[in-house]
Amino acid sequence: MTEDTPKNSRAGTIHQALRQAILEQALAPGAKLPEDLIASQFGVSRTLVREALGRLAGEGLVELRHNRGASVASPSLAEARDVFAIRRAMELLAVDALCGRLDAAQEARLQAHVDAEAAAQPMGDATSIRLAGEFHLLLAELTGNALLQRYVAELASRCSLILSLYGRPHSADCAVEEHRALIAALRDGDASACRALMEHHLDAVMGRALLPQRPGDMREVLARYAGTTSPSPPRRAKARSA
Amino acid sequence: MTEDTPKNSRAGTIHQALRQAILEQALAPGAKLPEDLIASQFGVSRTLVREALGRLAGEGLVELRHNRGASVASPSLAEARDVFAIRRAMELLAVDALCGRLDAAQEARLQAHVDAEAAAQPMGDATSIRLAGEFHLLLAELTGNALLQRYVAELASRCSLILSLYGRPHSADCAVEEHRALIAALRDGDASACRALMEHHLDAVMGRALLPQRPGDMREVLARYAGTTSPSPPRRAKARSA
DNA sequence: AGCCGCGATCTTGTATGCAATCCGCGGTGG
DNA sequence: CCACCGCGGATTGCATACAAGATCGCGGCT
Repeated sequence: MTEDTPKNSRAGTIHQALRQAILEQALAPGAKLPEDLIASQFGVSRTLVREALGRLAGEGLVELRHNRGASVASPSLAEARDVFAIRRAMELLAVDALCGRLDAAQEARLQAHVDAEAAAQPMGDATSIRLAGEFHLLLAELTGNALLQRYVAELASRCSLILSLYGRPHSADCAVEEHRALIAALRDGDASACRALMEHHLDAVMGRALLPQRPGDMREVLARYAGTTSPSPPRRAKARSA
Repeated sequence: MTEDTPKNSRAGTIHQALRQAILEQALAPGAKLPEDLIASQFGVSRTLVREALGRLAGEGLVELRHNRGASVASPSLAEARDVFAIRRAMELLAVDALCGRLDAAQEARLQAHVDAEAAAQPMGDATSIRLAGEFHLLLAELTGNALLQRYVAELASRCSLILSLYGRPHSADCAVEEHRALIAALRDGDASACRALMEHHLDAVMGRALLPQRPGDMREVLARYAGTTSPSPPRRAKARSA
């Protein structure tokens, strides 16, 4: 039907498991992902793990360094900006496609979803965040554009990862109310309202992430100091200045 | 630097070689891609071929059917529409990012490229088509958004494949003049002109592809007849009409 | 005492082998 | 004559085996 993940159950299983682990921060950005260990954990050979890691690398969730193995990606701020910019364009494409074209069944699915979000709100845990993200996936799905769905999924995943790196702890992510408002605008066919709502919504998320220079961004910081510093590249930078 | 193809030379080599072969229609859509044969041709083992095919599948250039091997993708018209819609959004994002922000060096690179296109025009062969496509890649690159660059590359590839399936033979692809006009608009910072030019440009390509119902689209046709036909699914469609 | 170079160990990259699955063909029965 | 069935060849899926490269710690040198 679609064209991505579930190729054959085995590699797909590992792929999805690792993906979820990364998105839930069970595997922190930068964490090493040794093939052997994963393979034994899943009871398969390295071959399948390798395939799964390759796909995750294709989605930008893991980094593959030659002869040095895989690790959970830790996107730079520049990459974050890139991802957000594209995500915005894709999600606007989705709302444009949907605006004024929601049939009853589609609207019902959206409503049901935000209801679920609202219900999960008090639990406050990862479920809430996941549902908020899946709302956007649902929008993409409703366009009927399978490729758009794939891209939005990929971009949303990367956004999740980015927020886990740079986001404020308080990321209650997407406000349920904003989702409801968007559904209303889609139903009413108010194109400019749709776009404005979606942009505002995404900007809120993005702003939460990109403003702060959290401790731990190191790579960005060091990059700006590099090239002018010590003659021999400092290998043992413990770099924990206040 | 970027984040895609050239991981390690070997698998990347095969990947690019197959990609080019597909885009040049040396390998026609639907063509079977046996691992063994490719492996022996490149002098490597099936492992690497498999990796390359996997990546190509991720880009939508080949289809992987479980236990049935890989073949060059032959996108349906619905997929074609999806791809075009997304490509348009991405390329508009690119021109928006570039409009009025071209520095001299960037403009020079663009000019040099279209000059090369013009020079290759009389040769009329695959080079011309390739250069026309690469103009769009160059635009994406100039935005400095690596992810956008990757996506545009992927989408342009798929467009190429689609045109090879559904396009009219005469596809002299992108007119050099349209490229020149776009550069001018970018330099002048005329945002709406930029968008209009790009949209017109892409619509021209898209229109060339999607209007005709060429013989050979079969899948689309059969899809509409399926579900009401024979009780046992007809297995022996040899389907090689002139 | 600190630094550099070197070997041991672990990890990854690639090839190969084996079992499972699918496709095509010939045989058989209606 | 046509449709169904079963078998052989070919091809994929996966695991394992082997080799190259990287990481880390230790001993020698300054």
